[in-house]
Amino acid sequence: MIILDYKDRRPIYEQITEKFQELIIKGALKEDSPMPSVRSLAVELSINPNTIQRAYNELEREGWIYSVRGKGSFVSENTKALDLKKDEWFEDFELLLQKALVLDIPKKEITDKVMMYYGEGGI
Amino acid sequence: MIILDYKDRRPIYEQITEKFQELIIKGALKEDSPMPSVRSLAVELSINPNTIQRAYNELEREGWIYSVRGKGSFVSENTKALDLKKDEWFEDFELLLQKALVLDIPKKEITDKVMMYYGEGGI
Amino acid sequence: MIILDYKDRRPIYEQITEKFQELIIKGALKEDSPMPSVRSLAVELSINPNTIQRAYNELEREGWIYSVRGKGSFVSENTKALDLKKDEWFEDFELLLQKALVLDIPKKEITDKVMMYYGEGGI
Amino acid sequence: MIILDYKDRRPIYEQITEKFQELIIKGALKEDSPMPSVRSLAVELSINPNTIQRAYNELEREGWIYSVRGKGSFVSENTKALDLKKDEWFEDFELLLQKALVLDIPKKEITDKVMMYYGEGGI
DNA sequence: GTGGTCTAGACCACA
DNA sequence: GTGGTCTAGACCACA
Repeated sequence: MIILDYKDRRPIYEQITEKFQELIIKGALKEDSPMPSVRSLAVELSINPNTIQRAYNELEREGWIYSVRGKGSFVSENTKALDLKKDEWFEDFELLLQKALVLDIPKKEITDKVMMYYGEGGI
Repeated sequence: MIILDYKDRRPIYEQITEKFQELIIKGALKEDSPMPSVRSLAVELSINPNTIQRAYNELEREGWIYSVRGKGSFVSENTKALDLKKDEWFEDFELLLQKALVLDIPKKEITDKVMMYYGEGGI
Repeated sequence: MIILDYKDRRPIYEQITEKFQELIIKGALKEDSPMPSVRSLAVELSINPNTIQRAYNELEREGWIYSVRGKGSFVSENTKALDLKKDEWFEDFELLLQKALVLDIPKKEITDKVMMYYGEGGI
Repeated sequence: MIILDYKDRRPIYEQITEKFQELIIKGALKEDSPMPSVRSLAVELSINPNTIQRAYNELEREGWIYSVRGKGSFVSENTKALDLKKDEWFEDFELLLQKALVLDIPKKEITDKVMMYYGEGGI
């Protein structure tokens, strides 16, 4: 379910948070369903429980999950966290568009790329 | 000419390389014109010469500048380096588009943003 | 009668004690009336009887209820417990007022908030 | 400057973040002035550097300080973080006022306490 | 068993 | 030297 990439420059805890965000967004993990326990996931991924703990802390802080001491961690209602994530996306996109202007990349190359990913028609 | 932002998360040497790339792309620094000396720039920015050296090494490695022993560093013909930079840009853009699909961001919101930066008409 | 909030950061047993204190203060549970049995409440709330037991122990320790071996737990005369609770409240309030001074929060904003909750006139 | 209270129920890292927030709010630590290094503070307080690190991470996340790799941590412009802190204060205060209504604490006792801390006149 | 905190100590990127 | 990440392992509160 979760595969770590040690060659990735991003820290492991960040790879884990991202992966879970994706699973929640895609609906693979539904509201109030239990997250794997810190310890079991640590064993499964062969990494230290502290690293999982840190990832879960991040997810909780951003509103993706909630933790119940003695019971485990569970998926939250995710609309707020998702909105935050989308806002971040647009910030990143604007930075990239500024760079595109500096690099003099033609508009058409950009919109073509968008069409490649989204298809010509539709929304 | 160059302003460092210590609050920026990126390392100083990276801020410097980026800034010079921008100056070269914009034509502010022309082919074969001399780069500021490592020492003078270190003094000007009040930072460690090692950090400037690292930035210059990076720029040379990517083909933006070339160094002549005993004379200093000079701006290269920049087409190759610029192409590399554009390739990198498209890699970043593709990663972002993948994320957009996951986040279910509508195509229209993306193209609208592009229009905001590039204008409706033209290229 | 009692609804647990697993997303609440406070432990379950504390939510339960608080809720019973509230019911006793409001007069919903009168002096010498029986508390629900540990087992029945555990079943009703679908939680571990240990957790209920811990909450009842807490309530007994603070003088809200008393237990009779073989018969169950009953609501005490609650004046002492209520006074303790009020003392705690004022301790919390003083801590908050100290913080308010540090944060430089204007007196008027505080008294306005009090009026919002208590109304302008009266006691 | 910083005294830890091991009898305090709050974790050490939280005591540290609170203390620094206070020092920044009071102006004892001014914008862009350096924070003690993670290691030196760990030695001074005889605790593990990881615990300091965690406190500094919190402070950075909330906008009180910014960290520059290889240089150290520095105090940020603190208006945003302060506003957040005030918002939190009012949330706590509203919770307390709700409890006050349940406990039937007279309005006068509350406003009297406010006067004790703020004085009768002024703002 | 489950999450939360903390210590001791290592290694890395960066200045 | 400075912050950032991670491991190994301990102990606590809680269910």
